[in-house]
Amino acid sequence: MPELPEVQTVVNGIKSKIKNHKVLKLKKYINKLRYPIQKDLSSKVKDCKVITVFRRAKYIIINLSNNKSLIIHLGMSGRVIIVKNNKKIYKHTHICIFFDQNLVLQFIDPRRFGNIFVTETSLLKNNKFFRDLGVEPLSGQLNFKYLSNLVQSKKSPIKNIIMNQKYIVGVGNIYASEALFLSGINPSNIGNSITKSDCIKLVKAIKFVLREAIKLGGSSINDHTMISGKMGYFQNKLKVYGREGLKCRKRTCQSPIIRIVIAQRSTFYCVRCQK
DNA sequence: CACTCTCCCTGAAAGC
DNA sequence: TGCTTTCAGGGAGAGT
Repeated sequence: MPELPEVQTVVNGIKSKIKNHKVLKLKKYINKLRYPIQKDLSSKVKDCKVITVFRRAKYIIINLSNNKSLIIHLGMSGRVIIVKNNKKIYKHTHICIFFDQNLVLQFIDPRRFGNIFVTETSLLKNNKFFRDLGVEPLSGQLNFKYLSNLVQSKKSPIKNIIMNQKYIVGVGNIYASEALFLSGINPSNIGNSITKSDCIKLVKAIKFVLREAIKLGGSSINDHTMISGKMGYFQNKLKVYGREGLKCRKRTCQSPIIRIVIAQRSTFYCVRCQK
């Protein structure tokens, strides 16, 4: 579930709390999330210090002092919280990482679509989960030239293209619908039919919607709560996602928002504003 | 190669 | 009220 803004919010939240702290031990309460969990996960992180915490695509990367990186993907329902003294272990807490000063990182994931593993930091870019990742949408790598060149040869709907992590990372089902609304593009439009001016608008819209969501601490829905345990506020700003039947928020429009399914995913848009 | 479909899992919400 | 069905934000791997 969590898309780029939610993952970035988690990173921002845990970074200052665990940076320079030492891992005392790691405990797992389950052997498999989306994939089997490495048997020696604990020994790979034990006694190491956290050097940096950052995000790549929808992955949280924790670089350690032994030249290894701990990678966490939240899947659909994953959460990470940092607690003091570990008084409460939640029903779906699958991993606890114990740091010095009684700090504990809990990885909570009801649906168990998450992923956690350790790899040599130097091997990360060649790792199978990382080697095919596309450009970071908030970097200069996502620009008009990149997008227009990308869509030119594509025969799939524009929504699929911008959600495909091979091309652009971090954009998931919510922000894809939102960015397409902001740029006035129908999500079903085929890549090679997207005009130059649409590309300019779409690049701007993707960056805008992701930045706004990060500012508001990610848009959490249902069970996804922020690092502090507080929900994000961007969900109140959603223009189309989850608003089937409600009026388009563009003042001059007011048409009902439509829900369709593209590639087995709910897609929301305004028939009048998005051509 | 490009693209679509299925499936992993639990729980919330809707339907009856 | 309670039981059953539907649906959920990701994405790898199989299938076309």
